[in-house]
Amino acid sequence: MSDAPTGEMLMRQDAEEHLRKGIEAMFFAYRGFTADPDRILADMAYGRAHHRAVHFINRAPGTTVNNLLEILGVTKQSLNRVLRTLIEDGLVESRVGTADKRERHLFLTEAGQALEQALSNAQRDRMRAAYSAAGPEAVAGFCQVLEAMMDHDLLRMYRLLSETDK
Amino acid sequence: MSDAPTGEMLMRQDAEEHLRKGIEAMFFAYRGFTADPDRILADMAYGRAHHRAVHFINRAPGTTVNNLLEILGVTKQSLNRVLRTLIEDGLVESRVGTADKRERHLFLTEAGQALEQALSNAQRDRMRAAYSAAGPEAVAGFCQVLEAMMDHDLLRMYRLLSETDK
DNA sequence: ATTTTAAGTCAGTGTTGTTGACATTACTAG
DNA sequence: CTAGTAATGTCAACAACACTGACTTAAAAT
Repeated sequence: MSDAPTGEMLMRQDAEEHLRKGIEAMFFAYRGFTADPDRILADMAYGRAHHRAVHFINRAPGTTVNNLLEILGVTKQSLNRVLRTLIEDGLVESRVGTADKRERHLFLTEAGQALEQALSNAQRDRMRAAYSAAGPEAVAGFCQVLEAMMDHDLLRMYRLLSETDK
Repeated sequence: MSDAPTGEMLMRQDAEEHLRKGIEAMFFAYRGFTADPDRILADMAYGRAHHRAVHFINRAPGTTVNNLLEILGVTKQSLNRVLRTLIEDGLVESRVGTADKRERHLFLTEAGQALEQALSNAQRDRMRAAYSAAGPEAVAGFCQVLEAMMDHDLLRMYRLLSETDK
């Protein structure tokens, strides 16, 4: 019934194995990626959603709610719950737009910046260690593959974010 | 007050920017990574947790509950809820251990294998596209950095999984 | 003047995680 | 053999974070 595997079949098998390894690597690595900030957030009344909001407000100060909604890819009800607590706790400031008064522009307060720093320092420390362990060529490949994995519109947003800071 | 930036300072700034890009790339790419299986699961009464369970049972057939708990990194109560529905729905079979009768060995039924195939095909298609877009050297770097990001014990598990299938 | 847009809110629901407590069964060590 | 420990499963309660759907307010656009 089954013939001996051809060279091409073996190559394909190898490629499938690489895919599977990559999938599992993503799973385990993402756990590490979020572990350190999660530990900091666990003590407070905040979670990963707060981290993401604070990160992108810091990244693009003055961004509007709609903008943030697109970046985060959640519903406005979901974001609003997070945003409300951050504003109540004095970590985020919401200013009425000048050009368009319907819009709210979001900024981190000093306390908000302090939290953002604490969270991203923890995350960056791990990232820095991984980068220096793997070396610069590996890092380039890492980013290339990640970009290729993104949905089209998310890739657009990712690139837009990088462009804005010259 | 502030002196002109030295060459070293500029290099550091550049490195920090790379870190930030990598962090955001992980965020956006992980969304793409889970998007396709999530779409399939949305129609059923299942979620991402079911996908993970099914994936690793397929990966290591006959694995025990404790084993799976370690791999997934959740509480037994959390896993049990997922596992119970999968067993009730006839996707997973739980066999009493022969050597140690306290243990339950987990297997996918034919229906379970069908679901696993559907989910991992969707995920692998995206991965395959990303791999061929980025090229083999990029893929090697991708995996290197991901491994360097993992927690020590997760890296051990990741490597153990790859070894078992020769 | 009507429609659309940006933002916020209320209520309900579902998945996935957590603690803590407890029961059953079976292996292990004394 | 008995006591302790280990593997599994379960009940209850709770929290974070996502969703849908419906609705309001204010301001901009047509």
